[in-house]
Amino acid sequence: MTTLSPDNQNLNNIRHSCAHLLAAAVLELFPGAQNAIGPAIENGFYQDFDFGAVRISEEDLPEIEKKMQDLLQTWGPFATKEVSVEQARKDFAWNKYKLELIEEFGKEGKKITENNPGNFLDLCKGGHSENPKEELKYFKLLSVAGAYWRGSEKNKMLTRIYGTCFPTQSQLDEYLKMLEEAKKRDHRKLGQELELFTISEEIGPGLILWLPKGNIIKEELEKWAKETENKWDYQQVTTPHITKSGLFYTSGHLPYYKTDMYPPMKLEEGEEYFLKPMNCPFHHMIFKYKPRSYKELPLRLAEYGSVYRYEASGELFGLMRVRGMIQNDSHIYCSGDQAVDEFVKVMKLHEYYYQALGIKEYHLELGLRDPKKQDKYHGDEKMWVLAEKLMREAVAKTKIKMVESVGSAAFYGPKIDFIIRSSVGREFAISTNQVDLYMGGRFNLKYTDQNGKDQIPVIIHRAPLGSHERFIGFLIEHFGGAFPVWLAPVQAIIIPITERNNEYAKKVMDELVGIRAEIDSRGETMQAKIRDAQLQKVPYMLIVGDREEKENKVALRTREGVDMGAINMLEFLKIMREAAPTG
RNA sequence: GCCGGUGUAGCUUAGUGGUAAAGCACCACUUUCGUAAAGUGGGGAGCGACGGUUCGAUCCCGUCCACCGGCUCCA
Repeated sequence: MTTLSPDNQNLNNIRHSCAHLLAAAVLELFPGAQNAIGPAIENGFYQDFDFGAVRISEEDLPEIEKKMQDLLQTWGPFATKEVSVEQARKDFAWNKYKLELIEEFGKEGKKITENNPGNFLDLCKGGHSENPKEELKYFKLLSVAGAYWRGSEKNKMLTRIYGTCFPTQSQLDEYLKMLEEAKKRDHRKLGQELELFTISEEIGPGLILWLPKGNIIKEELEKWAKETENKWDYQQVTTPHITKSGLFYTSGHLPYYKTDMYPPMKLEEGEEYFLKPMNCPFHHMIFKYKPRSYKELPLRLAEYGSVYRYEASGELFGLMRVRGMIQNDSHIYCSGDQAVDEFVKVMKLHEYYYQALGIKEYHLELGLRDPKKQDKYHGDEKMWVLAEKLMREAVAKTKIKMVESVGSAAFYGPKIDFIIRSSVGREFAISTNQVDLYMGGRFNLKYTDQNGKDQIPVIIHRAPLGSHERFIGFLIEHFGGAFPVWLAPVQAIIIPITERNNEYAKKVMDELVGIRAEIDSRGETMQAKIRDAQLQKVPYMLIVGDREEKENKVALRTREGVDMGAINMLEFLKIMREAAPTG
């Protein structure tokens, strides 16, 4: 947990109190309902309810909001008092969720506290507004969703109402405006408007079709990544999309992790083939195909590898959560002594990429084992402790912020995810990295050391650009569709002012060698063509009319709407040359 | 997978128990224009799919599919 500043604490108190207000309003409007929990969250609060047989939808929110405003007028400070288990049982006899909590707290010997700011008694640990009548005024209910009681799918699904609350009207308005802005930058919306990708119902959910313009982004990104990896001493390999099932028994993914894999194809008798959900074992086979010497290490094998994962249908989300993806994957085989340095290099590579793309807000998340679910993990204790130590040591050598997350480890070792935040505030895990002390042994990988002895290599897994799908989805939102020139599907569009100028436009086009340019020779007005180019977020518009034709120039306009005046082609080509990712 | 919502031309949306409307896009013609939408005309959907109710369903009911908001999961 991050520590809260006093300001945050105050905001959380207000929001938490607002959740109580919501519960009070709902219970009055829907007498049979029972409220469960209602905490403050990053951007607001929620409150879970069991509505019994009643169904509510977002259409009910305005009425609930109104009731909240009415009740608020009668509310005073939250008077919190400690009560006995017996008293609490009596007070909440009508609410089975509160009763469950009371029993649990009783057993754990926790203090049980109740509070009542007006006409609504609730079970709550505290942390509230001192002056609800003033402080809770500026709230808004946002959405209705389902949520399992206590987060477990084995339990009943409750109805969750999300809302937010701010100390002032202007802050609330600003937040709501930000949500609107976020909608405009949504990669699914921009992906359609800019013709970047589509998903076909006939082909299947979660399977991306890259359209010509989106494919340019994908190819440019891949080209950059491969050039960079080659500079950093990686070697590119290519491996198949399918494999015999044995490979995944060796890795330990089967039979326990079968649910996320597409069902196998039964080919020859007794032989099952799987679509690969990850590239690792394929690279291991390349490591293994001949005896390896310590002199070859670190051996860095890289591939933009296609993998398929049968994600739950309700989880699919545009480009961010898909069933088929192309990963910027690599496995580094090294000695134990090299592991920390190599992992530091991997961190540096991430920093290089993110800096080049202007991604400033990111942090690491260290995924650790959940001690309550020991059966989920393979490998011995020593291995886990060492892997964690090596990764922590490497991260300490960089200055990247790290948070810890219990229960997020892979089954074969702890992992470190890069979490990046888009300009509209959404967070994504974009890259998973590991120091893997487990798979080398599983796959019987070895190299000969200086003393002629066999050693098991340490394997570092890394994917700084994640998958094309998720990374480009993120970039669409990060840039709001206005890609930097080197990634822009169309870099320049030539706009002849009248049909008279079409011939000259072609001449200009011929000079744009190596530049992704188009001519808009439609019989539209210049204004209309400019508008369309703006909406497509084309970085440069080259407007050519009689004047430019006479002077052998182009009038340059940027997508920011700035008229740069007439320049000659050499000047424009110079601008374009400076637009490389590292420039 | 689970809870709730949605599904009408390429896109955005209107609409009705009696075989569907508009804007943008597209096509044609006119216009030849100086930095974010010229004008006129035209073609295009049988209303996600399948069943049921009904004299008749895009509209009502059921099942399925897809999508959206979440939850759970996430190698």
